Amino acid sequence: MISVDEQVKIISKGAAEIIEADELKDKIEKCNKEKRPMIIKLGLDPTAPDIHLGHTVVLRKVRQLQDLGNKAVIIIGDFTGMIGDPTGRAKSRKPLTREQVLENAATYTAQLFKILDRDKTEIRFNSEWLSKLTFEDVINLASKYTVTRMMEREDFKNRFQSQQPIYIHEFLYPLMQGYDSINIKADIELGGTDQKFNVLMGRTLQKEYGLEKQIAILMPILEGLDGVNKMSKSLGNYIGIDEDKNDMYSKAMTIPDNLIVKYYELVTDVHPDEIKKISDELESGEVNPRDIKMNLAREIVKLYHGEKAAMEAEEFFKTVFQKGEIPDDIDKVEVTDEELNESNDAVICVIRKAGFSPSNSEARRLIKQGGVKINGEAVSDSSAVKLHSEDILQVGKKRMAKIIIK
RNA sequence: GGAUUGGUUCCCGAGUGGCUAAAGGGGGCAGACUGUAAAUCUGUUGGCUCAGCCUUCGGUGGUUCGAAUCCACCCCAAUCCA
Repeated sequence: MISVDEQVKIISKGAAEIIEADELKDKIEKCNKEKRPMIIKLGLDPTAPDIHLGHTVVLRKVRQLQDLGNKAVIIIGDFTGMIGDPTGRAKSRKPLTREQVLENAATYTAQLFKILDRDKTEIRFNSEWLSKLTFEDVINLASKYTVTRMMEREDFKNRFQSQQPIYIHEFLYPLMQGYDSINIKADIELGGTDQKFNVLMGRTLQKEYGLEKQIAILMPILEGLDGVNKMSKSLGNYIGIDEDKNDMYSKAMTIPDNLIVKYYELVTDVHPDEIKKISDELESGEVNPRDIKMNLAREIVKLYHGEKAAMEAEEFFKTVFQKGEIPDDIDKVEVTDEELNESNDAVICVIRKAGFSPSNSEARRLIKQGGVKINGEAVSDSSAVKLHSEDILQVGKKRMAKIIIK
């Protein structure tokens, strides 16, 4: 049995903040005495069904807690999702249908178990209890918190100051999330630091309803590939855990140098001592950060595709991007003779067909700027180009495909 | 309900009758340089059958040879008053 102090140490590792750290120890001891696992709550938004590395920061922490014998309760925020969170101005997000929510949840859970321990995980939908609340219940819930305190939240405060709309029901979201904690009797709630307000709401409400307060464990937010914004699907700066090994590897190579250590800490299993060493090496300037990043990329691919795939992805990367060669197994674009003849410009036709440009105008622009290559040759006059089957089309540095004429 | 301000292209934001597909910045994309990093420089950033044409400035209708710009009504937001 791992000692309580040791457990606290493991749980605290990597966390940005624990509220209250002192209570954590008591909680563990209490659960030990009662011979029950702690209930670890994690809420997930059903709108974005693809799990990326950003999510894994928190998910991996859940896994650690599971490995210490605790039980995870994943709450899919389907109730919220169906109402449609209007964050971000007048364009209220279109509400998801029941079917969409269920569909998303299915994809979600399938991916979830790449990280979590299935046997120690329970998946719940919060519509289960939230949809049953009466208006009276809601009023009662709403009376537990004040508008003034609500306005302390960064998000609301900013919107209020910049004269942007805040809807009443947006005030209800934190309350609902807090109510989830009451319902499942959470001992610990996990979340990113951006969830601080919501997670703390759980504590406040639990107390109001005469329950023991949950511990908030807040994990750092992982910046995406751009190095600035939080990793998110909508910003396109993410690495999805279901992604192809080559994409995963090459995407990992584009993270800014200053995030290398953070990525090691938050999304890999590399031992802290090892990370310390890497960090020192980087600082000393003895090693090319690129090589360290390649190691990082390999570690990441390894987690989701295995050791062998990681090596293959590295080979692919070296071939394509370091040597500038074209690999054998690239995507194919199929076009028919007919399609080529019908279009005014065969090159543009193929670019469109490959999905490398959303419009002919943009394709034309790409050609004009020298961003389009056929068999490694930049296209300057697309009308002069004669395409053959097996020709290689490249757009920019990253997009390439083999043309198959049928 | 009343008064006031505002709604512009991916975002912010200029534009108040023709020179406006619409300044400037951000972001994106492409090129150079590189380590597919960062920084920097250059170009580009509505669509099309592309030296031309078509569609955009909250919505609808109107004035005008001509409207993002003027008028009417409507919708949305913010501020103050109730």
